[in-house]
Amino acid sequence: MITKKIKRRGRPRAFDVDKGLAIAKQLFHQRGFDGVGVAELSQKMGITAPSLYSAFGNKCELFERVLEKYVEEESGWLVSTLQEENSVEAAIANLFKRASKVYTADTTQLGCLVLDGARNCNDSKACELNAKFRQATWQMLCDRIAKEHPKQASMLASYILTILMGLSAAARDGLSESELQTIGEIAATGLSAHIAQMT
Amino acid sequence: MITKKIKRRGRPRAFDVDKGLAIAKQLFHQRGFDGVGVAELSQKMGITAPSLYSAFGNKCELFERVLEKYVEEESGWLVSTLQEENSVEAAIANLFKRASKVYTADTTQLGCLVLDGARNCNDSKACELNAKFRQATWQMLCDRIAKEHPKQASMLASYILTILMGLSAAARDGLSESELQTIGEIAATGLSAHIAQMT
DNA sequence: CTATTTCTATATCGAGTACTATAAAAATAA
DNA sequence: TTATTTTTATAGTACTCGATATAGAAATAG
Repeated sequence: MITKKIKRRGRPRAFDVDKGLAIAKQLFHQRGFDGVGVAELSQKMGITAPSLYSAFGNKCELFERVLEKYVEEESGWLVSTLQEENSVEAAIANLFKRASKVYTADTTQLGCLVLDGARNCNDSKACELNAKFRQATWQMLCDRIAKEHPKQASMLASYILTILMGLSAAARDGLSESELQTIGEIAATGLSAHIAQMT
Repeated sequence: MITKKIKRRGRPRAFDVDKGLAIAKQLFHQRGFDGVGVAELSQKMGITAPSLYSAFGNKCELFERVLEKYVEEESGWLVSTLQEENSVEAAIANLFKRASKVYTADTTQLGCLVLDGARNCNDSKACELNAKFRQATWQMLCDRIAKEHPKQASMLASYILTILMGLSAAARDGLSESELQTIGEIAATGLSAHIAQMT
């Protein structure tokens, strides 16, 4: 990790940007973009509003930084699952199983920030940002599937993303990990049967 | 239909309550509970805010009336699909197919109001209302499935509702009817395979 | 040291939120 | 008509929203 050591003139910032981002991530994950205000954000981050704007620009750019941090820190299970040397069928079954665990791990931050962080959001920029991150996830799925089933990769990636959105919504509605797991198993069975029938 | 013809004293209401509800339904379906304000609601309904409050109580009660109207008018396909004399497998395959059509029929009102009308909503009463209607849908699914598979009815109903939430979210993200249909087919295949394997 | 830069806190901006007090207007009953 | 009742429209309540102008405090560079 390369840390910037270029001494800037003037008074240095007194708060830890990354810790602030962690708190913002927590809040946005809990209640979505519109659900958290700048007042609460700055208060929980231990800074004042002007400091927040000086450090992050505006609420939307802060959300973007949070999404980047979220993907960096919390999408490892997704990436590694797709990298495992399994068939697509096995990989996706694992994917749903791990999603079930991740989406219910913290009862204060249920589901997925990328999938549900800007649902019904009034800010169009935040919506587009979130959609961009969803699209990146779809692309990852697509690339992995294309190695085995290039013609159906697009469709199957959409299927998987749709299931993940369902699991995320269900988690936010209060379903347990084991319930999500069973749902994921059934959905994975469907994928396997569909692939088998197409080959 | 029984129309109240009891002449009340005083000036009669000048606007059509049901037409107003139809407009409110449209708006809530488009952008969710938080996404629409009382100002826009009353303006689009062609009345002033005091008239709205006099007729409906408050925004939350208006939302409840809208949800009731939505279920009355737009859940016929769901009820009738479950009443058809098919196996559960066939009924659910039809269910997903019809949901794909309904969720994408109007590009200005994508997905399902009951499933997504209060996602990430700040108003706890609106959230609970919406959850109550989701629960009623789950119960309908459960009752139908229990006729054939009583032990797994609860789990399978949760599976179906999760798939429907995924489809609704995907529709709101811009997927086409045919894409949703394919996703629904795969999900229905999973259900069939799961039921076959359990018996 | 001085000069410069940047952060900090206070206090607020204008716009938007759900909601309502007031009173005029309109339609009824008697 | 007159009295009563209810709906209207105007205007405004108190509050929250994202974002900032101002000025003082703090840390650097030279």
